[in-house]
Parts: sequence; structure tokens; C-alpha cells
Amino acid sequence: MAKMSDLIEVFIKELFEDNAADVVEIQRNELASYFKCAPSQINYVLTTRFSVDKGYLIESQRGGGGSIKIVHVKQDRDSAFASVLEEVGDSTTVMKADQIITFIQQQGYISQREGKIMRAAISDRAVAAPVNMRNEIRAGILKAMLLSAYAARE
Amino acid sequence: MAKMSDLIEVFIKELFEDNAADVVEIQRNELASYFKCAPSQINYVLTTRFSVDKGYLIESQRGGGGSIKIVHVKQDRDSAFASVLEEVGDSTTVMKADQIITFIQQQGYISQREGKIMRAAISDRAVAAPVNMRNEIRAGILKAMLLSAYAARE
DNA sequence: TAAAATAAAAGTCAAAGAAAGTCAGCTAAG
DNA sequence: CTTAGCTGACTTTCTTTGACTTTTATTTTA
Repeated sequence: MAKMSDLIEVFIKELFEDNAADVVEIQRNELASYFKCAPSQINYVLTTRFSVDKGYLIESQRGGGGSIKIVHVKQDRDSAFASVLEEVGDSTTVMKADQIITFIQQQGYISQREGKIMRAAISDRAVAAPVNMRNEIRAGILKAMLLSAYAARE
Repeated sequence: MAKMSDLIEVFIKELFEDNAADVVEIQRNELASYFKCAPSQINYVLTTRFSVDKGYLIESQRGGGGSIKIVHVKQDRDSAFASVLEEVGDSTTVMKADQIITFIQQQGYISQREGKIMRAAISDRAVAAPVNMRNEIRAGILKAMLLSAYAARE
């Protein structure tokens, strides 16, 4: 069975596209019953797939007529790349690098395929260096790739 | 008795042929119980028989609904990618890497921007490792990037 | 009409479940 | 005797669920 959380994630992302909007509004219980899952699973999807890291902001209202608003926060190119480069710093774990790539991808500044290439380049399988150097080397590679992507705007 | 690992290896390779695919998805526990072996033996087979060197890329997801994806660059059908991977080998200079990237770019396998990103990743400025290790590390990074580009081709 | 009760949302968190990964040590084959 | 193969115990990561809480709106009642 395909994972429920993935399906819900895709569903919500389609809402963004359909509305050509950067705000989407959902009702937790409604969505949950549509997917036949526990309402709290919607929260799980929101925290794991629509986190601030990834460029999303959640606002919600409880009580009668309440709902959840998901805002896709768009940062302009310059500041997005600037903040991300700073974040990389001199040393970066695979996990952090992954988040950074996801962020810049969600912002729409690199394609999905470019994201995959970058992820491959910084993975532990690729960076065959002594463990104690890996994070530093990884940081160098990631920064170089981000800069070149920044320079080569479409 | 024929060696278990060989049987598993053959089995997986048959999956590639049966599906005429270059991506195969397995479930570790399922496969293990099919072969009546320890799940960790699947990992053994993957690391010994399906390494990056041999043109395979492994992606996995833990947790509920998790699985292991194996991507393979086929010799016959996409000889450009396959031969290029061989060309990279275990060690690659910047110049050679550059030529290889240019080649597959000209063949239309990767975009100009993807080429720039790859070049950035393998440049000496990016790979901040001791000089005597650089070419080996570079080879690993380049192979991983090429494989992921191949896997995510349109 | 103001306070109280009810209903209608969403939030939290911990526990259980479902995978895959690691690694040290044992066994078998060459 | 050395290397390749195999295993199981333990770890890590990710997902799903449900019981309980909190907040807000609506309705009832004194």
C-alpha cells in the first residue's frame, strides 16, 4: 500500500497548484474522513511535510467553523540563496544538507532533478572521504553547487 | 548448496530483466522471508553486488511503507551513460570529469544548468580534501551524480 | 441578556507498529 | 588461515492511531 502520508502530501500540493495560490485552506476532520485516517495524521503530515524548514507556515483556528491555513512563504531569489548559503557554513551533515536542498527546491529555484543530483553529490555513499572530514567536504561541495545554480538562473 | 547470496543476486537481476526496467523496488523483509534468510543478508548482497562501482544506486526508506529502490544503468540500452561511468572509474581529474560532463551534456542527457552544477561540485575549490584523495572523492561524487541524473531522466 | 452548557473544531503526545540499518562474531569455503 | 558469507541482537527512522486537551462558536437557560 502506498503510504497514506505521501498521498495526503500530494493532495495538498495539488491544491496549491489548482488554485495557483500560495495559501491553501483545509478542514482537518473533513480531510481525515476523506482519506479514512485519524485526524491527527493530518497534523503529522503538516509537521513533517509542510514545516517552516521547507518554506511553509501553518495558521489555524479551532472551534466551530475552524480550519487550517497553509501558507507557502516565498522568499526572493537573492535572500533565499543568501540565507541558505549561510546555513551551510563550514560543515554540514547529510540531514541538514538535505533540508537545505529541499527548501531551495520548494521555493522553486532549482528543479526536482537538480535537487536529486545535488542530494546524490552530498550523500555519504558519494563522499568517500574519512568520516571526520566528510561534513566539511560536504559543505564545500554544496556551497559550490548552490552558487552555480544561483548564477545560472533561467 | 549454491550460495544464498548468489541466488539473491540473480533473483534481483531477473527482476530488472522481467520488468525491462532500470529501477527495481524490493521489501527487505519480504525478500528475506522468501529466501528464508536473515534480513541483514539482503544488505550484504546489496553492498557486495549492487555497489555504485557496478553502476547501481540504492535508495531506501525506513518505517511503515518503507522499501529499497535499486537503480541500474543498463549497458546495452543506454551505453552512453554506462560507458561514461566506466570511464570515471575510481579516480578522476577535474579535466577528465569536465570532459565527461560536457559529453553527456552534448548528448542531451543533462541540461546546461545541470552541467554547471555538476562542474561546480567536482571542482577543486568545492572538493576541499587533501590533494592525494581528491581524485578518488571526485570520482565518487561524479558517479553518484551521473547515476541520479540517469535515474531521474525524463 | 448574561451566564452556562453544548458542540465543533483543532492540538498534543505517547505508544505501538512497520520498516530498514549496523555490527560484531560465527561459519564455511578456497 | 584468510576471506567471503551468514546471522541475530540491537538500533534508528518513519508512520499510524487513539485518548485526552484546548480553543472557539453556538445554543440554551435562568
